[in-house]
Amino acid sequence: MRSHAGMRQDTRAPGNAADGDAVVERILALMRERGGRATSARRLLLQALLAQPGHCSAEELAADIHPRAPGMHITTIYRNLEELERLGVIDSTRLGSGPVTYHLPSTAHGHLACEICGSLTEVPGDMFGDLIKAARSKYGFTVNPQHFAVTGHCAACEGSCKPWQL
Amino acid sequence: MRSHAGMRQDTRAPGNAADGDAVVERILALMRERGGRATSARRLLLQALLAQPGHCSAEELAADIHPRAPGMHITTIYRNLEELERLGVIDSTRLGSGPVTYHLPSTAHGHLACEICGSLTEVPGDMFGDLIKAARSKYGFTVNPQHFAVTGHCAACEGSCKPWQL
DNA sequence: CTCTATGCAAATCTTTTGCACGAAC
DNA sequence: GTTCGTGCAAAAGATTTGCATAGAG
Repeated sequence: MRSHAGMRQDTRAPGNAADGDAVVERILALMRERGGRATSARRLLLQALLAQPGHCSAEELAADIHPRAPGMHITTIYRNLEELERLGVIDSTRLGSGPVTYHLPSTAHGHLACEICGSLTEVPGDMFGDLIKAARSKYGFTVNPQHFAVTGHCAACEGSCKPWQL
Repeated sequence: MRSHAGMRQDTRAPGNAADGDAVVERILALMRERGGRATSARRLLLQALLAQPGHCSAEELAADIHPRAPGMHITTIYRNLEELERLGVIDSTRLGSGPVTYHLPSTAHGHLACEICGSLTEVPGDMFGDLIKAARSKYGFTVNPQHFAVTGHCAACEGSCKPWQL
């Protein structure tokens, strides 16, 4: 029961290399404006992030980068992921019991996370419209429309329900 | 940035000791039906869980139990929390970067989790009604109405927004 | 008496931190 | 040249596992 159990159903467009490089440079430029520096480690990490179809952990990114840059250490990845999240370039999510996963906020979406099999289904953000409005008007809370998850049972696992209620 | 930063705004009724004991015995009876055994460790853990106003980590439960049972080890707590979750008696949530927190599913509710300060606001489950309907009809997904979280910025942290969008 | 649950120690996994060196500006 | 980023080692926190034994049924 250790591994990242679920199949991943992600829907982000892959995007071609040329586009990706432009985006990488744009993000690096942003970091430079903030007093940061455009290092090759950051370039590599951003490329890996853009190449990834969906959610990925720090470890998965490291594995992806390793062939191209064996010297790049996981510590550097963690530090840069943290920085990128602070800048709003990526979002992070804790799904189930595995490690934190990171992803580009691409299009607004939510996640339906199955408690039984661990599968993750992305759904369009507009499903959450009413919720977002209610949260703001009643609680002054601004929902991040690019990233949220609700848990339950996916269609396949329906039937193996929780047997008891307090 | 290590600690469980946020204030906790929980709304569960405390419940008196007599009620609590009855519930404890009911849960133990359920475990016995399943081939499990009613041990004093489990009794202690359930009492601590019921006494808790809201979410709490394994470590917090251990601290709560310790005065009454110094010998009870954190391992036992983890193992029983796992078992109780499997039975549907409790739910677990990963909030922010802290440890997993557990809670009784009491009344249906969702969480508004602030990405900035880590605070957690409980909101009534009926705010999620439309979402639940849409998830079922469009994706065959049954949302667990007793436990979900969306992230964003609470009223207090609004203004320190993410400055950039891809 | 049998089988489950516990205590204990140790391992594991994920993430963070301190420090010296190398690289970007 | 100054400041920021990286590699490395090591720490830290949270959780899990193996095994012998105590305890419930």
